[in-house]
Order: sequence, then structure tokens, then C-alpha cells
Amino acid sequence: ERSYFRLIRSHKLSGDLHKCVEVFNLMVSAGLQWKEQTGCTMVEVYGKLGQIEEAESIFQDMRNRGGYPDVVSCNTMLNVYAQAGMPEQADQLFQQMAAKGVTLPDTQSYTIVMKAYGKAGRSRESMVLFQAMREEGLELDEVSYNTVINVCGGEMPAMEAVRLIREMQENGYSPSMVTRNAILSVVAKSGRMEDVQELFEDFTEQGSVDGYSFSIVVDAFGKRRQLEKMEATISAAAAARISSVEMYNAAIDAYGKAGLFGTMENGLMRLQSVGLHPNAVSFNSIIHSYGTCGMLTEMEEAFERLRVAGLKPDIYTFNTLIAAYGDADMPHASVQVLRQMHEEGIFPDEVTYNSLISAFEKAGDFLEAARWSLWKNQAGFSSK
RNA sequence: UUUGCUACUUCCAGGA
Repeated sequence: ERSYFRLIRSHKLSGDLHKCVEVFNLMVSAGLQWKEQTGCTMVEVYGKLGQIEEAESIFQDMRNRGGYPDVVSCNTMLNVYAQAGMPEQADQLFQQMAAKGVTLPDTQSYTIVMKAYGKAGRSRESMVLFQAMREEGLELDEVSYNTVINVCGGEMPAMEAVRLIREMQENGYSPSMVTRNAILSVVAKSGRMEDVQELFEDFTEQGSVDGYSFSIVVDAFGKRRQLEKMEATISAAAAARISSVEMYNAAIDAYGKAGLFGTMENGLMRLQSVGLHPNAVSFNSIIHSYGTCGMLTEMEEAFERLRVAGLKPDIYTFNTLIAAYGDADMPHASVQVLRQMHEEGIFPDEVTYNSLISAFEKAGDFLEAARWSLWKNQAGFSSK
């Protein structure tokens, strides 16, 4: 058991999730009974693969074996729901933990459920949990504060935000880099670019900016199509020798969405010229940009370039292609992409089904659209 | 080193 666990863990660390599943299946078919640690790791692995049902089934096995899963396993399952954008399921498990009294939720449990609601745009529920957390007398650590800033910061009146930061400091957490970046990100999402600039300048003077800070600002300028300011920020990052793939990806996406394909491609070159390597996100942006304006040849070439770069397409890549062919009134090409996706071991998610349904609707094939809608439901996704 | 926080990409919706 132990050596299987170690093998699974090392595959997980190197990011090869399919290998984890392989080893786990081997272990099961060898008749070995896995321990909670192993189960917990597999819950996380299946979650990252988007196979929520598998994760649930492992977790359920843990329950069936008598003793309730410990708080770590529960938190892992909660986090799978959070990542998958399933706040109700997370909350349900959370309630069960509290009700049964065997595995009381801890600070992390609360934090994860707050994040789950936050991701779903339901910051009100997150605030309620935050209050509950204080009433329970639970310790609020830096991560939980940062999470609150991230999910509720945008909705909070300025005064309340200031109070939160002060409370954080009183509890012994002076704003860390993560906290500063979370604030920067919240302000950036609100679209107040003058404030973003001012904050960023302050942070820069204080010498507390990192790769996250730069990409947050580059992305914010890019999304608002303030391309010259975006470029100035990229130059500043280069001068400070703090460049990241994410920063360049944000620029590539901005140029692509602005229809400036030459500059977009140039962004990919620049990324490489500073010694960075593009990732799937880089190509996904490019594929999307060509796809949405009907440049299907260029799109397919970009898909090919992704592989030539030694990268693997992910769920975003496939969903983007499916949507692009749908847009181009080629729903059967979309289905072809789905097959390819399946062959590569990637499971369709809700977006995949939505795109296929739209593809057939757009082509006027409502019967086929209805069938995909049915299949979507059968796969456990609710109707649109 | 079995779990949680800040940056980039897909459908839909929303917001301006």
C-alpha cells in the first residue's frame, strides 16, 4: 500500500494525473485495500481531472468503511467541489460535517466554502460564513483573510474594507505580498484603473511587487484595451526582470481580442525571447482569436503549433475549437473535436455540452441540439 | 509534502 501511495504521490507532484489513476487502478486490481491518505490523494487527482463523480465515489468509500473521513479528507472533497464551481454540493458536505459532530469544520473548511461561493459570484453567502466563523470563535489565519478580500472585496464599502485590513493587522498579519496582490486584483476587477495605477506605484516604491502584481496590471490594461499602458507595464516588468508567462499571455489575449493578430503573434515571440516558454494558455488564446473571426486555417495551424511546442491541449483548447466550429456552422467538425478529446482522455464538461448544443442550434439542427441537451443532463449537468 | 489564499485562455449569463 505504502509504495503504491508513494508512487501516486510522486506522479501527482510531477503533474501526471493520468499516471496516478493508472497506479491506483493497478493497486485496486491487486486486491490491496487503500488507506485514507491514498483515498484523499485520489479525490484530489480526480477533482483536478474534472472527474467529480469518481472523486465522490472514493470519498463515499471512505465513509462506508465505518469511521467518518477526517477533516483533511473532507476539506479535500470540499475543495474539489469549489474548483468545479459547485458551491451547493460543497455547502451540503460542510453542513453534514457540522451536524454529525465527528468531523467539525475547521478554518480551512470555512475558507474553502467561502471560495466556492465566491467563485460562483455569491459573495453574500461567503460573508455569512465569514461571520459564522467569528461567532464559532475559529482562528482566522492569513489565508482566510486573503480569501475574504478576494471574494468579498469587490462588494465591500471602502470603510468596511479598511476595517478588515486593520483587523487583520491587529491579529498579527501585516499585509503580505499575497494580500497586496489580492487587493490589486479586486480593484482591477472593479475597473478603477486610476486606483490600480496608484496602488501599483505605491507597491513598486515599497519594493513589493512580484510576477503576480505585473500580470494583474497587464491583464487589467489589456482587458480595457489600454494597450499603450499595457506595453509600458510590460517594459517595467522586463526592466525589473520580473516577467512571467501569465503576463505575456494576458497581452497575447488582449491583442488577439483587439484583432491585432500580428502583434499577438509577436507577443509569443517576445515571450520566448526573454527565455520563457509558452504554455497551453498562450496557444488557447491564439486559437480563440483566430476562431472567433472565422480564420479557421490559422486556428488549426495554431492548434498544430501547440503540439509542436511539446504541449498537450487541455479542456479549454478543445472547448474553444468546438465553439469555433459551431460559430462557423460546422457542428459536425465540433463533434469530431469531441471524439479527439475523448481519445486524449479529457472529459467533456458543462461548457463542452453547451457549445455543442449551441453549435447545432446555430446550424438549425434542433433535433440534434435537443439530443446533446439530453446527453448533458445524463452526464449530470443541469439544463441551461 | 493527504487539504485552503493572489495573475492569463473556452460556452452561457450578467455588468458598463
